[in-house]
Amino acid sequence: MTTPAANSRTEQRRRTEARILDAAAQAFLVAGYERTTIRAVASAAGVDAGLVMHYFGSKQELFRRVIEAAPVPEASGAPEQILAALADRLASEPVGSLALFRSMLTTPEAASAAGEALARFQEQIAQDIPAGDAGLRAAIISAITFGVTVSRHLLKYDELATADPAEVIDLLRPCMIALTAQPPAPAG
Amino acid sequence: MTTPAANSRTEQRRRTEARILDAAAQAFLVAGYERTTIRAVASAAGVDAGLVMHYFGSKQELFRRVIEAAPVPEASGAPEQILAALADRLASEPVGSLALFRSMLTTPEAASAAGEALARFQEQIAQDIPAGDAGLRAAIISAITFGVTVSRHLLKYDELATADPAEVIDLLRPCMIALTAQPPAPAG
DNA sequence: GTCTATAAACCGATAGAC
DNA sequence: GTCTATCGGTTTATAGAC
Repeated sequence: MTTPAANSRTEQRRRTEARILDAAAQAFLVAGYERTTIRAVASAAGVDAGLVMHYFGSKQELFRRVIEAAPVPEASGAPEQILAALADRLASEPVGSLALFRSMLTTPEAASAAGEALARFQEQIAQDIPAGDAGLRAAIISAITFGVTVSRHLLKYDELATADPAEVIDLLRPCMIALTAQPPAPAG
Repeated sequence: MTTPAANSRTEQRRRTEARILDAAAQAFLVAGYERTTIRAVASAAGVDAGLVMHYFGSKQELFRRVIEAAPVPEASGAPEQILAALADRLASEPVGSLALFRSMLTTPEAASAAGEALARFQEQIAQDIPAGDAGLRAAIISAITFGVTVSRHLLKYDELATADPAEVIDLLRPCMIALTAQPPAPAG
């Protein structure tokens, strides 16, 4: 053991670091990477800007720490599984994922991180789709999920932002069934 | 008439202004509002940064001029009309619209401009949907259109970016039909 | 009309005091 | 561990020369 009472030194640092991370996640989520300043994050966390740099080294690293909390979505190609996963995201999307989505169109690092996560998501879905164009079908499912999630949580267009997740899922069920279905044999 | 030969003064200015607008649209489309600098736009247009300011007054006004060229999408609630409109966007989306999409998650002015355009788009669709939840259905259709368009033209995920628009439309047809259909009478 | 020079503000990052 | 002071760089925007 190093210190019998695990407090007053590393413990306080851990708490301050967590407070900074929370403030950073909120700032990146609301304003995106470019418009978020180290100074604003420090102010929101109740500390100095120099301390944020001392802990995380750079703005990029701070952002990386925020979005690494974003879980890789797990799903299969079964429509009800896709819908269940989407229902979870509609109910409450993790702040790290939302911060990543917010900046993925304008910040290169966010774009690559989101690209890798979405690529894995699509591969998982495509594996279970019995069709020659499974890749394209998975990409469309991914695009729909992306569009609905962003519209609800980031753009906050009221119809989708205030909707009951169950209603949205019910309306999207025919879509997912059709997109994952075995295509009919060609007539020619 | 002011000048018999409409050249050498206002005409040259008009051409230079158009060249700056083209360069600005391309820069905003590729890098987004925040990361695009007046200097880079001026350099790409072959002029000085001061001249860009002299013509457009501010970076915000330059951006406004770029995105005002984005046409409001016209559509009705008929599935084939929605699909036809989407097919056009998949084939070639105007640069002004793409510049608007690129920044709509991170730049407040872009967010409000896109919000108004999408609100009109949703209203047009909702009018023709014979269902109590027409607003939500229109919002989902709008979200799907947004997700597919962004995935293809901005994120450029290869499956969607290189796909034949006709194939994408065929795969989305059941979605749009279901989303615009008359819902069955409740069984209870 | 076009460009040069510069002002004024802000940022990320560093060094060092306490 | 936390904060102060500051450096160095970049930006928008302005004023004025040519």
